[in-house]
Formats: sequence, C-alpha cells, structure tokens
Amino acid sequence: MGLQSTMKALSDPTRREILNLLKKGPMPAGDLVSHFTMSGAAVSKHLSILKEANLVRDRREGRFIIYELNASVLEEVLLWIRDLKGEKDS
Amino acid sequence: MGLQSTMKALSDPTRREILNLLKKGPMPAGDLVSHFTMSGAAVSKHLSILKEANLVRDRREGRFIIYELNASVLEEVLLWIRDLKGEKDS
DNA sequence: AAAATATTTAACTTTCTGGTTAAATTTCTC
DNA sequence: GAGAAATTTAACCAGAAAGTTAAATATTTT
Repeated sequence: MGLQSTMKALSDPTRREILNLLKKGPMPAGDLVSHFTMSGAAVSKHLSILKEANLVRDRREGRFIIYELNASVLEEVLLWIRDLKGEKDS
Repeated sequence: MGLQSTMKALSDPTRREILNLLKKGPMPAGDLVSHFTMSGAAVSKHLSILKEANLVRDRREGRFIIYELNASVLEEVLLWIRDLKGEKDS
C-alpha cells in the first residue's frame, strides 16, 4: 500500500483504462477482458495489481468475479500533487 | 508527451523526490545529486525523463545546469483523477 | 591552451514488467 | 459427479527500467 503502489498501478495505460471502464459501475472480469485484445490472463494480472493497490475491490458472484472501482485511494495522489503545486487550496 | 509520459515519470520514487526538492525552488543538478546515494549519472537519467515529460525545465547557468519544477503538466493528471471520481467539482 | 568542475552520454548488467500459453481452481448445470 | 464456463495461477520470454563505471562534453579558471 501507500503512494508508491498507487502510482505504479496508475502508470500503465491498460490499468487506467480498466479504471475508466469501472467508472460506469461494477462489472465481471470477463466484461473487462472483452474490451481488450490481450489475453484474459494478462487482464487478470492487471486486475490483481489494481487490487493490491486498493484501487479496485472484487467479490465473487456465482461463477463471476465482479470488480468495482475504489476511487478513495486517489485522495493520496491528489494531496501529493496539491502539495507540489504549493498548497494553495484544499 | 501526454498523460502516459507524465504518469510513467511520476511512478518512480526517486523522480517524485526530485520534484519535491525542486518545490523549494530551482537548483543545479549537483545539489539534487547530493540528496541521493546513487551516482550522478543515475540522477541525470531521472532528470532527463522528467524533462521529457515536461515536469521540469532546465537551463545552463555558467557551468551549472539549473533545474526547475514545471507543475503545470500535473493539471492533466488532476483532470483524469477528477473524471474518475465522478466529475463532482472542478 | 591546459586543468578543473559540472553534467551528460555510452556501454553494460541486473531486475522488473507485461505479455503469452497451458494448467489449476471455483462454481454452476445437467 | 462430469462437463462447461469464468477466472486465476504458473512457467516462461522479450523488452524496458534503473543502476554502475568510464568516457565525452561544455564551461570556467589559471
């Protein structure tokens, strides 16, 4: 956890795209996979990195595994950036 | 350029630390180097990545090369995060 | 113009990353 | 309980990343 794992997770375009897809709402891994040309295994690995960084949560629902965005972790990133920019506001 | 190069640049802790050091004001490469245990060459490479991503500017001053923070690029990151969080405010 | 200083570039090594395919796991359905 | 479906895990590979030391470059000083 911490800022490092968050930034590392966000540095990959596929992972950022996954988060964008989850913005619309939770969905099963398979739905996410179908948005990409890479294998399901590759997407699964990306998901586990996002989960490790706490940017997503997952739950099993029947034989699907549902992924859901957890944007709260991004607060730490916002703070870091604001600090860098001189702490003018919030 | 673009969000990708920014995020990639920010994903390394040494580079984030460099940006933090530059928050206090512009300084020569050598001053930055002295804050780390790694070689000057290594820091120089980090600086070139930050420059490539437009997160810093450099200028020669005598036999020093002065680096300066350019926080404006971070705006794009803020926008991306805010969008992800549901575009509530700004 | 030679020496000293500040920094970058080159060549190289090791470790990490992101992808692949194949096998394992979990749950549902027949 | 066997088979199908959804997903993860394992083993592997190629290319990128981050460090090292040594050589090159640019500038000032003597």
